[in-house]
Amino acid sequence: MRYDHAEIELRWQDEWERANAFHADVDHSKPKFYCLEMFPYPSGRMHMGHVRNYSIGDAMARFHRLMGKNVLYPMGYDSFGMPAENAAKKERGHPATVTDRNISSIQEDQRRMGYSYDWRRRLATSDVDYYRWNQEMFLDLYDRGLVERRSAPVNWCVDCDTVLANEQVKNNRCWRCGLDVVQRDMAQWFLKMTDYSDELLDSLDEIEFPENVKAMQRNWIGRSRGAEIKFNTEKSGAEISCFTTRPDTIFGVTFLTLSPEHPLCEDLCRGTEWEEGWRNLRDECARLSEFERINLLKEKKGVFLGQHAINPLSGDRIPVYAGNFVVAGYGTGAVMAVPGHDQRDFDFAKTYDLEIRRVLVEKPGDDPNHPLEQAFTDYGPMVNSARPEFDGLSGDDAKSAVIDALESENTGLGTTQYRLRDWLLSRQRFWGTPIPMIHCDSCGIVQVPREDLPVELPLDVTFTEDQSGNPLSSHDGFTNVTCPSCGSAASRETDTMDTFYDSSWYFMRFCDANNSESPFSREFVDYWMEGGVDLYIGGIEHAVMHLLYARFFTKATRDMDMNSVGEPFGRLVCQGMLNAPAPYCSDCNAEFHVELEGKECPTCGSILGSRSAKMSKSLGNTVSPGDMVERYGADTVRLFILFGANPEAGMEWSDTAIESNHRHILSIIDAFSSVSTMDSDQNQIDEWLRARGRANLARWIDCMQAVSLREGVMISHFEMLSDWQWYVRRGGRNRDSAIEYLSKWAHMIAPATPHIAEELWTKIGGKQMLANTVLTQDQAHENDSVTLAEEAYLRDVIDTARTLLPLAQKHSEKPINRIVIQTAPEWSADLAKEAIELKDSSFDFVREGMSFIKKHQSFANSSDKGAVIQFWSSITTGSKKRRGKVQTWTAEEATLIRSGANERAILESRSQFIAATLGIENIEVYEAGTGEDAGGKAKFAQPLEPGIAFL
RNA sequence: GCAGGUGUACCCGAGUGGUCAAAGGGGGCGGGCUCAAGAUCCGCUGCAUAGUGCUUCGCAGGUUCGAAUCCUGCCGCCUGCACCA
Repeated sequence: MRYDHAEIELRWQDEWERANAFHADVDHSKPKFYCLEMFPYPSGRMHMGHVRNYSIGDAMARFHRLMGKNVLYPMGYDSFGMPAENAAKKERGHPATVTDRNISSIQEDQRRMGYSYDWRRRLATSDVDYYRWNQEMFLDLYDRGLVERRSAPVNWCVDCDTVLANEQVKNNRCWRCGLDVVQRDMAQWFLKMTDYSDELLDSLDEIEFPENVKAMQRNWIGRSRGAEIKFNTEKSGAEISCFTTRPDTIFGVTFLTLSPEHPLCEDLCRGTEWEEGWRNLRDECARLSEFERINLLKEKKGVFLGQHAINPLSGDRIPVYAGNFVVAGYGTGAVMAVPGHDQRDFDFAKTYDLEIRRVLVEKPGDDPNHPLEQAFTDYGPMVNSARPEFDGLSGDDAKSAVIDALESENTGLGTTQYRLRDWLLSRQRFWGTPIPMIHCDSCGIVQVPREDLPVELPLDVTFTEDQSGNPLSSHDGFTNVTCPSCGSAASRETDTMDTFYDSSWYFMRFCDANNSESPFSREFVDYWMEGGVDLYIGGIEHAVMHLLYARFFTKATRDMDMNSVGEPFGRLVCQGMLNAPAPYCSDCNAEFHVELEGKECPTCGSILGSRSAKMSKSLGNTVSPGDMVERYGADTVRLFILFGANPEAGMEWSDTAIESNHRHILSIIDAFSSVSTMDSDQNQIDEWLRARGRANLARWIDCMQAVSLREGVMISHFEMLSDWQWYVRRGGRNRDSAIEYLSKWAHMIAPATPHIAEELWTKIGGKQMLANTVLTQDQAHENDSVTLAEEAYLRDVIDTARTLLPLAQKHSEKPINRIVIQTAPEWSADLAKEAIELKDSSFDFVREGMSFIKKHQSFANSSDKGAVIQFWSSITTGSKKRRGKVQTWTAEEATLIRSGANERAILESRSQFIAATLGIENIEVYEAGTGEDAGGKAKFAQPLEPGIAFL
């Protein structure tokens, strides 16, 4: 068959579309499967990373349809955001135009790949039909007290002209543009995600996320349990509250350190000789961003604030410092310093010559006065406590004893701190959901009344490159409103929402995408989302941001009675990186653009080698999906992607591999085509082919269920082919057997390569399109295992013979033209069978084996009793190095022995094939001892391992 | 520094304490078919060897009758977090 992939693929895409093959609706009579990919930002054309993502998802969606599930598989676009705004500036247009254009182009690419989306549910977050619900739910959240407007130091990106959430700052750089982030104080909108800190953390244990994602989220939430301890200053009596995770070191506190911005600093040192030092330190810190403070600060600096505080449990008088390493925003902004048991405090104490006190030892009985060379930071028994009743306590006992004491004396309490902050939601950008709020001089902040929703983005805005700031704020038609509460002139909020808000609930909208009354109906969401999205596939880069926001949003809407889900994603799969070779200089350890391939390193001048690196625009080592689809067809590209690596593993692009995958599809086509030359002749291999088809199908289903797509594809596209080739090689030519096998096979290749599957299915007479069939898995037949085992035995014998043949040739003067196969004598086959049966009944061969065999009839009847004993022990107990064969026979081999198979008959009936395969003219098969001992090989004859002689 | 992951043959990659010299693919080599090329098919791809032997799964130890697999300690790589109190 000529393989015109473009023609075939486009034709089947039309057929599917015409048949509405992928429409899915709520149907309680079927189990549901919700398969979802992280929806893309429509930046233009689809790239290979997308192809990988969607090829995985589509294969799983199609597989579960074959399994009879009701599959929801939608696609949409995360279409708000900066790039469209920047592009609009360049072309002096409107982001809406840019966005629509990009969506059409990426959607066209997706359709060309044959992905089986229910396109009726398509959504784009920048459509007012979508973002109006952002606004509705924002007001719901507001009513519930989950929205707050407050002034706070925020991360500002000058280039993007907007604030960023903490999660969006990586190494003090903007996650989008890479520019350094600066700190600003601004009034901003927050979602109180911290209300859910504990649940977000604790329920991680219940969901099937990859470990690294869970670790990142745990890390990000950063719960630490400890105590807040109140120290009062000696002179003014001011209270300094310190958070610590180590209350067990309370008696080792030798100074306190405040962050230089701490409001108490000024109170403490005002008008003293210490004031200037503090001011200098504070100003110096103010010039640094928080990131630099934390990460780039090598030198720990501190200044004495001129006052002392009192340790509430010991009464000790300790100096109070301001230190540049204390972060204002974490804990209370004040640290109790325990130089004996904290390395940072230890270093600080050394620099400023402060007391270092040991209050823990490593193990009971250690010398409490042994000096500390460095901080001892592990847990250990308390010593030198100002209140001796604490001595000897360690770890959690020590902590809770201290906390109890603090609480009963009202000088502190056990608390929990989180690293997680509230979600800073507002952005000073145009292309996002307007926050539905109004600022009124007399009434303050007022909600936009629900009947006035949606607040739409104006279309009459022209973007130009010299613009800065948010065009909304200079758009009078947008900003000028009357206050809904008092009716006087007021101004509309011009901040828009972070686009992560859009993606925090789109998976629920997909369940009910065309609802015009509400964001989604509870009934639909509860049906599709029960147990979460069944399979969610996307990149690891959203491990913290999107996946945390979405989890929060799902819990918040659950608590607003909008659903009963709680956790949005049941199983998360993070696809691995897609790599391709890039020029590389090993001396400089640097990668370069593919333009420099084979040239000299621009830095050091040595010749560049090559190394695999993440596909990226900057290295130019990308591959265009469009080109590949044009050359090989979508099916080949999909096969390459799925067979190249399991979903979570990294994968290498390889030109030769995709080429070979394409040839492989041609071979599959050939295999299906050969059915036309078949007839009604039956042959012993036919039953094998049927059995093999059943067994492969069962294994394939297991792999696919487990999202082991690589293994699945290996069975469906590779093993099925080589088994087919074995069938043909063995003389198989029966049309009915072939059709039975090929029918299964067509189904099995459909998830990965759906177009060619439909085509081949039709060619062998399939009626209903595969996209709409449910695959019934027939039970293995009773004889299957024996049928398969006999053939496996044949292959074993041939394999052994094949390795022996060249060795025999070396020993032979004349050309080899005869093979003699001597199967094991009957008595040994019988004993093997008995041994297996005994093993099944947990017989103890070591203790009872010998007496068993000596009483056995074979032993009594044998002329060579030594041989019987030797054989018996070799198959039952084995030797030191080799276990008894009864332990090592495969299930298949054991089945064959148990069935009492006649090896001689098995081989004899296939002897012509054996001879032909080995290229030998004459073949003889007989049981050892019933003919001449050709070549003296009878002694090698064991059950399933005949003696083979080449003559 | 902390956390998660990972290390298997020329390369990529499977691998549940014994059936493991280790699936599968790529690449390489040889052969059949062909006037020839391509496609396709068959085989080989640690060493030794007329079969059961030897050495190998990051390194070093250990548990076991038996370890790629389990334990301990190192080393390398990837990812995330980080003066977080």
